[in-house]
Amino acid sequence: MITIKDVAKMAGVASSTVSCVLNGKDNVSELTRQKVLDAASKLKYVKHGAASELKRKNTQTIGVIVHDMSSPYFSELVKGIESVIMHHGYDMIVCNSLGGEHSTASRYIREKRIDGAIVIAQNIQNKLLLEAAESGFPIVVMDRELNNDHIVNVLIDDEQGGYVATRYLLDKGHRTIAYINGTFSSDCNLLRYQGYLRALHEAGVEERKEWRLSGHFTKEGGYQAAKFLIENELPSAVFFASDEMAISGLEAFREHHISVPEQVSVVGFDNIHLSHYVYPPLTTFRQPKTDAGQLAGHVLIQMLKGETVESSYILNNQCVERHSVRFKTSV
Amino acid sequence: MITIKDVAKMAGVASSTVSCVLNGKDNVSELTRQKVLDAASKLKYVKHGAASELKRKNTQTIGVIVHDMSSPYFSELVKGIESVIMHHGYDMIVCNSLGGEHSTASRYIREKRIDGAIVIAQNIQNKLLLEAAESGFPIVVMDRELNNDHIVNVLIDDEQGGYVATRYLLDKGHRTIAYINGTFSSDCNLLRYQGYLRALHEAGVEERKEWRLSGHFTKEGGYQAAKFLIENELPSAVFFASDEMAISGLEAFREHHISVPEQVSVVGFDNIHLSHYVYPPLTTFRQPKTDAGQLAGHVLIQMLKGETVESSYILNNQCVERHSVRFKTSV
DNA sequence: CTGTTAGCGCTTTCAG
DNA sequence: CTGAAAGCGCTAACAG
Repeated sequence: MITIKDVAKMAGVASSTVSCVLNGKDNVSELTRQKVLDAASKLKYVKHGAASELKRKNTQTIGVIVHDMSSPYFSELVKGIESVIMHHGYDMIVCNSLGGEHSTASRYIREKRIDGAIVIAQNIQNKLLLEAAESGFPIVVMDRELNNDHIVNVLIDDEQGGYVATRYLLDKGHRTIAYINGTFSSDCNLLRYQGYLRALHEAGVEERKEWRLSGHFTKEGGYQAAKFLIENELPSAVFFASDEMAISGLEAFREHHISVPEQVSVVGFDNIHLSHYVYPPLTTFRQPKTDAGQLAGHVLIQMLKGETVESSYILNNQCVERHSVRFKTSV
Repeated sequence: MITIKDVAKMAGVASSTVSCVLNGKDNVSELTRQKVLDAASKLKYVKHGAASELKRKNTQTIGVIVHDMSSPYFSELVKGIESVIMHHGYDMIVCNSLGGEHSTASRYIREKRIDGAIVIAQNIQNKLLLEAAESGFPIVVMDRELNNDHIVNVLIDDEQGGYVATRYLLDKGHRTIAYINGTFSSDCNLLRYQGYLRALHEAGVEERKEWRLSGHFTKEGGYQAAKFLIENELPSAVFFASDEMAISGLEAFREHHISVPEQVSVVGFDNIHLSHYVYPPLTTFRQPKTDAGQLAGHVLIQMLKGETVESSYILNNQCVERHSVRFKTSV
């Protein structure tokens, strides 16, 4: 392995001088600089990352912790993060939190192999985050509410999302609106449900327990929920807590010859790519993921620089109007 | 910061003993072991990654280098890789090659911040890979052919893909078959085209230059290509080099009231999620991505262990038959 | 079974 | 403007 010493020897200078040159310090004469650079390139010198880190105490890289890389949710977010991180001269790596305590993600956080983290991974324990953040390691959390001096939240407001989705349906004249849950235990599902409730109450509409069904955020779940509705009583509209569920709900309706939106209106949530292509094109609610990613990146960089930031940032969802909802004139 | 020395002091032993305990060496008495463990947990000791790496000369992590994290192609591949990497006790991080020379990926490879790499990123130069591999750094390349002692290829055979797709159409009785290119410069496009040619020749069918159109692997490109065919002369079948192009091609046909597969048969390539949902459901060719990812992981691990491996592994594509092709009886 | 010792490769004062 | 020297935190011989 070629080290800084080899370069120094070849250039006829001290290793410290080489270090200065390579790190762009200005206290080196142009002549020496050239000698060093020549030697380095001749020897194909590359610095050893770990050694430099050990000394410097930072890695110039930030970690994005995700729990499922293949989710489309993640990929949009990451695009936003990436653009600002790179722009500020930091590197970015993404780590999987699969395996919890023993995951790559935990290790990278614990062992300070990164300078800061952006986490979107429910299966990472608060405890780990809290402990890591204590020691001046900034973290931006995007999948839960969690605060301390070194942790800030960048969230998309699911309660607001549930509210506007329901409100949208209400404004179109619907009064019997079913809500198809995602996973019960997930925060975002719960919040959307609360938004749903708030909109209902505000409009003076009673919630009907039998119209709160579970769809587990899966295709199968969405299908079953729709089928249940069909076999019992059909509401005038149904709000699926995710597009994926909504799309298979649509399938169930079609199979049972119930036309959307004529007989039942449907809205989804997420605005996944597919929702544009199904029949009828699905009206849904878009989360500003790229924006959220960019914001998260910015905030983390600011924290890294020691600037003060808010402890929480909340973004709103936007309606993407397509053709799965009809205006219901009162009978 | 809590170091190994602090733990040693508290436990009343030497720091080397602490190191042994923490690294699971067996030459420590149970009593000392306990004392050390207690002290470590009391002090919330965590090892400093960089220091350990510096000494040990390896990181126990392998890097997956991709050029676009949001591509669905990548996400399936990565799932395969991940499962075997984790299984063997290595960590996995994914790095973006955006920015070429200055990308996170290049840095991680050059500075040996990872023990080996799996690359699927056309914008990483061969030179970088070749140089890194020289110094006993194993690399599995999945997006090109590139070999040396420490680089092996795991590829999906695009030539075979182009061949079977064309052959499929030929077997269904089609004799006039257009080929819609992806990006001209990309290997996979070229190879698919060569496969197309081979199948044609084998069947004694002449290639017609005007039926080789460029679609750039984009939606827009697919649409334009289809439109061009419509406005000039319609072949009996068209082979789009990607599903994305094929799907917008389908759109173009629909808009011009040309029914698929009655008037023209269509096949795509990739088997993306969407292709199942469009109308008519698209017949396409599936690349065994998860398998390829797993294989790549295995091979890399073997190389890391110093075992000998083949220099190249090639996987085949499989037909996913749906409804966009009809059997053409000769007139 | 335990402790001493000698670095890994790099950066950074601090004198020359 | 340049170089010598002192470690960063950890590991791996090697003695005791």
